[in-house]
Amino acid sequence: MHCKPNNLGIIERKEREKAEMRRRIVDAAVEMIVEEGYEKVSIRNIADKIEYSPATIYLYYKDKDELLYDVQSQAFATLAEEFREKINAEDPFKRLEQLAVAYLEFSRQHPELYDLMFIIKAPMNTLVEKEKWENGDPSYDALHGLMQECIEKKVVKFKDATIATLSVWGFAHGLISLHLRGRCTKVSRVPEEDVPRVIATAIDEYLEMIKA
Amino acid sequence: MHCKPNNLGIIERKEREKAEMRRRIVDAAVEMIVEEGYEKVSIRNIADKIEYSPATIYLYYKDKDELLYDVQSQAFATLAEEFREKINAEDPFKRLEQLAVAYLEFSRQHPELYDLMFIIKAPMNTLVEKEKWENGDPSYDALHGLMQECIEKKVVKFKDATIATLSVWGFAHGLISLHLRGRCTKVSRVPEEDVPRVIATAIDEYLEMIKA
DNA sequence: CAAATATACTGAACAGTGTTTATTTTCCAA
DNA sequence: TTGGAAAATAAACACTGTTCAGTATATTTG
Repeated sequence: MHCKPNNLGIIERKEREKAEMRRRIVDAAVEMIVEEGYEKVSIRNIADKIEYSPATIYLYYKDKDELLYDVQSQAFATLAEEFREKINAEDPFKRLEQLAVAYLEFSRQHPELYDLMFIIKAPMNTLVEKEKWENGDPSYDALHGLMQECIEKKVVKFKDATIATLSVWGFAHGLISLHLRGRCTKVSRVPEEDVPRVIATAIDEYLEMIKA
Repeated sequence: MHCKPNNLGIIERKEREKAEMRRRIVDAAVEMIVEEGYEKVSIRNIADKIEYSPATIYLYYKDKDELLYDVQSQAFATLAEEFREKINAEDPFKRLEQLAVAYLEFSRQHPELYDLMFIIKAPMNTLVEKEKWENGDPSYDALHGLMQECIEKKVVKFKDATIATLSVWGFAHGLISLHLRGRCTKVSRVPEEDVPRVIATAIDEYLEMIKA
């Protein structure tokens, strides 16, 4: 039979401890993904790192995908921080340029996190039992709001904010992910070491092109 | 000691049989990837399908990545075929539009192959001991040549063919891969069923935008 | 405080993966 | 027919995610 503890302080502490444990697990996973790469992140390795048995992790996450969803959430938090720091112009178009630079820089500084956020399938499997992608939504909404403002002030050529948002995001993501997954490498006429600069230039040119 | 067979017909047959075996392996893998998805493709499953032991596959491929590289090659062959069928206009810009439509359609009809060609890491690991990505190069070159022609005839705004190529490819790939990896789904203001149409529209608008 | 119970944790196993090695089977040449 | 090379494999290794029976630790109740 279910027996609730009388003392409410204890049940609160239990919840706090549960949250702390989840945090320990996610922190360990983030650290591993950043320092050793996504492929090294296994349930057993995480368990070793936090000094628990692998089975224990399944008391806090129903599967690895759900754990990775929380890691992704953490990654989006650091991206949001970057955005807050680096997007501060008055002019909406200038803010769009700042956003593009910050996004590109983030992908360079945290390629493995970028992968988890925008490429790897696993964390999105948990979305089937959610109605929204809470992790990505704030960033998407930020860009959407910015594009809407750009459209209203007629500083871009777009008419529809959704198409504008997906276009800008897609353009940057396309180049970044092709590079990240090695598709720009060893292709004719693109010297390996030039790729990053070409990507930056392409994004610059694109932003010039959509300018009204 | 090494003993070459005197009869040259036999050594030829051996090579033919070796090639046939590699073809059987790749065909089985392609079939599995198309019918059951990339995740179902394992050495053991392939071995079962062609009725050989798993270890036998390692007599023809040094590892799974090398095998997947050949599967990728097969996928690029079918894409090239699509291109040959659907790109036939005189006007280079019209050809560019035809290419974009064919590329987008391919990604819809063969999402798992698209994944292997442009997103999945594995097959690219074999590139470390190659000097060129022979699989992707012809398609890349086709687009590069087309962009160069468009620039020469001044039907696009681009100045540099490499940046033009990466921009067009990146734009399409960005939208397609975000969609394929579930990043457009369950994001604010983008109704699930509208995504494909929005992507097509965005590509159309982009092509209009780069038109000189 | 002691007994009963609920919670937290883990060892061991299951089913799967890519890959290697020693062994056996098949094939060809002398 | 026999010696030896070539081809195929069974079995193992080291991993993976995940589950479950059993143990240890708290907490509540008599």
